[in-house]
Amino acid sequence: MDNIKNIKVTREFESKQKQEYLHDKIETKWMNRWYKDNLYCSNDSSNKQKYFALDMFPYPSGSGLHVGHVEGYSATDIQSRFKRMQGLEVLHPMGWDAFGLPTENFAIKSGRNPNELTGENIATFKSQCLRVGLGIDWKREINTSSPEYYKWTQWLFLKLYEKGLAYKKKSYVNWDPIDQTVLANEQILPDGTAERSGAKVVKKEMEQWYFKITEYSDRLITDLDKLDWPESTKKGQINWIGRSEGYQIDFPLLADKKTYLHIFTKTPEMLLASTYVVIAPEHHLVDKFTLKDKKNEIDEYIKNSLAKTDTERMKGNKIISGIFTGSYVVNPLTSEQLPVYVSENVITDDVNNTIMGVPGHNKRDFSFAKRNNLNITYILKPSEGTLDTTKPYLKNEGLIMSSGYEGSSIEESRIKIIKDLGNRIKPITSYKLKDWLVSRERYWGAPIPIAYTSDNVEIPIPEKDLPIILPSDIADYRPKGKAPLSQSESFMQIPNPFGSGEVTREPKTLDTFVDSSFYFLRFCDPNNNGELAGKAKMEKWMPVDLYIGGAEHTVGHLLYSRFITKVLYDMGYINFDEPFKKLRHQGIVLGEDHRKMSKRWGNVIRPDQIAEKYGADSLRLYEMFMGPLEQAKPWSTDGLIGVNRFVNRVWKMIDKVIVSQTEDILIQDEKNINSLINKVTSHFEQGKYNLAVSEYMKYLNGVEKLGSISKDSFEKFLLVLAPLAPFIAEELWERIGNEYSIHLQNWPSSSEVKEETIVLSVQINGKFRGTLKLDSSIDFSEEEIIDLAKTQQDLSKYLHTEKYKKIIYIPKKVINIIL
RNA sequence: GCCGGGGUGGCGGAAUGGUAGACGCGCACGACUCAAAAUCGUGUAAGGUUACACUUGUGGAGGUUCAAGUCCUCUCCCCGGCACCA
Repeated sequence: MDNIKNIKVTREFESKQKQEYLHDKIETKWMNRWYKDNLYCSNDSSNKQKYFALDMFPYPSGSGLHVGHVEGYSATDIQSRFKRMQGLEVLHPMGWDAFGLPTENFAIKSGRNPNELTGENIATFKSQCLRVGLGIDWKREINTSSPEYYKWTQWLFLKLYEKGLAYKKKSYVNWDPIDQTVLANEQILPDGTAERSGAKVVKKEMEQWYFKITEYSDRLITDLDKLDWPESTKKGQINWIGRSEGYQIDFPLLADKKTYLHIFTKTPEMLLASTYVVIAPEHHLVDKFTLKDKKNEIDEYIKNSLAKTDTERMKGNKIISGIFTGSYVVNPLTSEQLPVYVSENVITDDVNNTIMGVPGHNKRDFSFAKRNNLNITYILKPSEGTLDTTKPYLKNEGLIMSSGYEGSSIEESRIKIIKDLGNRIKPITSYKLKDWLVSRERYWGAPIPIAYTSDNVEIPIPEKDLPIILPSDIADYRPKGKAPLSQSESFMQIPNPFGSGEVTREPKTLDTFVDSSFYFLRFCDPNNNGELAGKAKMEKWMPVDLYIGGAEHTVGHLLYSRFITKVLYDMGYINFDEPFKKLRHQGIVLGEDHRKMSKRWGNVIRPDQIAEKYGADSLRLYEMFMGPLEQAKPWSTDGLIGVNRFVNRVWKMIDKVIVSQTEDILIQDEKNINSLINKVTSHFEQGKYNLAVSEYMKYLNGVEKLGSISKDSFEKFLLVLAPLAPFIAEELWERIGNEYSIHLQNWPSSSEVKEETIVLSVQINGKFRGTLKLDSSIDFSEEEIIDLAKTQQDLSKYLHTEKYKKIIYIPKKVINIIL
């Protein structure tokens, strides 16, 4: 290597003046040019294989793009650029999930118009996306708060309504009695008071719109098999849907023998051990079950329970509270009378839910029974040893002790009990999933396309009258006991589209999850005025090949989008029934102090400021280098500076490009670049961007060791670097005399890198004691390997005996000699 | 409480069951400089040694295996979600 320092070298680019790396100038130049040239716009009529890379589109908040956004968006951007270079037709769009509560809250606080605020925020977000070098097809930009978009949100509602999948029912909502408004869970402080007014929040029963997602429960479970999604996300959805096979058993009220409580159980034999039943405070029969002398006490208890958030009620699970209603139901198997309790720890929206208390064989029921001095019955005893009656018997084995079933096993007794109950028991499948509540008592959302006659008959607004424009003549977005839209006279009263007279509009708006449950379809044909999107275009681009976004959407957006896709499939609008083929989550980027980034901690990193100071290439490389995409990782400015050093060294690589290398160097140079191409290709395919960055670094270290690089290798290096660091790659590509744009070039091919030597690990008694270098072209036998290992100088001191108990030889890996 | 995911140097992290700590940061020393910054070079898990040798080591306790960060059981700790935030 030293010899090359002494020979005169001709540099390829010596004539050009050495120039300083001015990231800001370079990046601004290319950013503008790419945008002007529509470089990243996709062609609907291309014959190439398609690739749809999608980000969870951002909510354009006032605080601008977050480094967390940049992390996920960089990952899809890298993949898009990589696939484009591999010859695919790539769709990588961006849009704005623009309706929502924070903007509305800010509008109330500042007295400004949400529409205006949203426009400003979108402008900021877009310029930030451009600044960090995202290769987006901006001709497809969409905004869920624009009438052109929400026309289709409303259309979707009508389609579900037509199919009977949208319906109204009463449900409990969080109510602020001072502000006279419905509250989101996040607007309630941990102590149960409203964030804004300080009022004690209560539950209020109101009419709400729902989508019948429960009708799709089974398909939403089984179709997960088709998807390349993280196992944890699939599990999350399965648990959320919560399918379980069991039995419904009806318990008649003792007083009238006509009113029934329906209990669900997977273990009907536990009827033998049941000593009480519990209903939720929301249960629709609470009043009927409450006796007069208990009324005050129960009413007070229910009032307190409903003032608590569900999370609070669940947290209280250690101390289980409950009150006796005074009524009894009859156990249909034993004819015993069981007291009916109300407990806030029964969490459910389902007005029918009833729990059968089995204190002898359930931990929670045991403590509930102890607290309320209820009977504790044991019906099972261990097959060996004695029963300990100071605690519940929880094992799932043993013998039944109850009369009529004595000595039988759990399984035997279950079969007999089901038979004995006859038509008083029926097998049912229960689900935890509830229907999707889609109406909101808010202004900043898509109006629901329904009106009512004076007789309160629902009138769906005809499709031709869409979009129903969100009125702008609202003085105060704050609801005063009614949804904000009801303040607009011109909005509320319209002529009956199907007859004479006037009808009154539904003043509620749609949950923003409805907006985002089909936006990926709109990206396929974003300017279509006649349809949500053309069938052929949707079927060309969908399903999404790579979807990246946070794991917090597991049981929300991701489930809703799958549901809506299936509904549209069933109606024949599309020929696919799953929207996202491959899904990956990005982990959150924590602050430098390892805490969640927040104004409160003053640890927020702004990506545009980083791009300004260090360059977007450094920002992107650093965010990818921090660690695996899916993991939560803390920000480190020192780490960023390290990556920035790497970028500066890349800039200087151009000085090392020489016309002719010595044979030795050339061979090594080619070997290195081929190995880099292979590794980066494989890392990109597996989404291991952190490892790709480390390979670039290793390669650069190698170039600096060699002292030179051929023009060919340098070009290839720039090509594999381009997806991660698009600006510097484009600039250097131009400087070495190549044609614009590097991002439209082919991914470099590589020849297989052959290793001349195989390094075998030599272990003695399982401990590593050295290595054995073998010529890879020779096929050694096991005996020869053992001989070679034995004769290694540095191993002689461990091999003091000629006798081995055993030798394990794994070709190309290890030889382990057991003495 | 229920569900899901994690614990590897001073730090971020790497490791198809086969040499733990790649790559980067930080730190130390050296070169350049009047000096500093920047840059470049060398070293860097802990204990041990002038240096080697050697020993220990992936939250903790067991287990499977010739071989465990990796597989199994139990346990402790941290993070995320829990239906009107998006």
